[in-house]
Amino acid sequence: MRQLILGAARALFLEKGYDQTSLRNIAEKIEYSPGTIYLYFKEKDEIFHALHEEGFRKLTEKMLPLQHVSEPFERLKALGRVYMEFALENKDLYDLMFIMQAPMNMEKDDVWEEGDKAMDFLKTVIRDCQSKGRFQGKDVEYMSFIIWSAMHGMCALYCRGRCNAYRHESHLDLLNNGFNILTEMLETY
Amino acid sequence: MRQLILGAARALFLEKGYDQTSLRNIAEKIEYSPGTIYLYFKEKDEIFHALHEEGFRKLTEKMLPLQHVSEPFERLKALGRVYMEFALENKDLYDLMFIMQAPMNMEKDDVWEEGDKAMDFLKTVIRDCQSKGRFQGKDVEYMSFIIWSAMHGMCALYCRGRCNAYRHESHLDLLNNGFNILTEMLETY
DNA sequence: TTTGAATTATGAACACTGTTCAGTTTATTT
DNA sequence: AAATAAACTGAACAGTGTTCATAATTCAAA
Repeated sequence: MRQLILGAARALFLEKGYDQTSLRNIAEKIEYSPGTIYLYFKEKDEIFHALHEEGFRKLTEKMLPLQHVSEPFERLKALGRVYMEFALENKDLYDLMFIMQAPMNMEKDDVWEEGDKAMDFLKTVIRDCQSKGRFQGKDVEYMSFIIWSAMHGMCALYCRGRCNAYRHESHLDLLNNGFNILTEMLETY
Repeated sequence: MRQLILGAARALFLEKGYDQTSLRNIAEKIEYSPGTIYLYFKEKDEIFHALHEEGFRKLTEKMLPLQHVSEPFERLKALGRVYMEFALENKDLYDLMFIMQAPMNMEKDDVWEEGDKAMDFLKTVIRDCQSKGRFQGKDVEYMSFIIWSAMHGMCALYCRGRCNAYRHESHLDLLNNGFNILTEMLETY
């Protein structure tokens, strides 16, 4: 039953967005009454949370093959590409994971298990880069934060339509070239 | 009257957020009926737009003194600091300007006049850096995009509570050190 | 001063939202 | 077949953005 609800919710969230999807829409889609959903989820946010987790599983899965890229900096670049691809291919899921306000009831930190995995992956890559002589003496926390921020910045501006500030450009071009400059900057750092 | 409404809306938006503020709240605050607001604003989004513009005016004002920083790269760094300060000091206004989904009805591009001013400022600084030998041969569009993205990324992660992914850190520390690394990276680029 | 048009404001009503819960139906166990 | 447990319903509540016929106010012309 939970899976049935999640399936419908996922379809609707990713089609019309979280806010534009009502519980009645979801209930209608699975041909149950609104009340039923509340037997399996305490509130709308809980459905959000479940999909949030699912998103992170999907992302970490996409990252798995990267472990076989032996050269650390190449792995870092590949990680960036994967992250960007994920955002482009799953715009609304990305939005849900990294932008939306909705829940983030941090008191339950078990929610972050999957998220932490992704974070750890990034930090490990950076440490591996350091052991090969890159980013010497830089704090891994701050280093990972600015790299994540740069990637997220591009993806977030894209997801929320702020790339329109660059009127004449193709947004994909913008992201690709932005990413290239970032990697060049990291290379010469 | 428009000013009266905007005043109340600004206060409520910045206090409880856009979504958590209803037209009835605004109407109540100015002691008018809900319907009255619709005589001066076509819809809730139009109030949003007005505040959006106001936000950009506030930001560009904050940027004005920077024109007196003669060294281009120093000016670029100062611009970054100003941008970050603005985001920290006006969290909800920043959110409204750069993150919120709400309107962005781009068909009316006159909305962007103030936004373009800020964008132009960034691009000009970058060009000035280039004329002093920095960022040689780099496209200003892409260069400005990745710099904006990096700054926005940090601010957006902060605004939307994703800095919590770094559990033990102070968020301010995170932003400051992230910014420092970014400027160092730009310096050695 | 009175009239009448133009402006401004109202607040009930509409269709929607997330959420609750008394009551009904269905399934399982005794 | 009866009793219990589980699943589900749908009306109801309080809230939302928005509309609109009605009413109150303003103000210039007669």
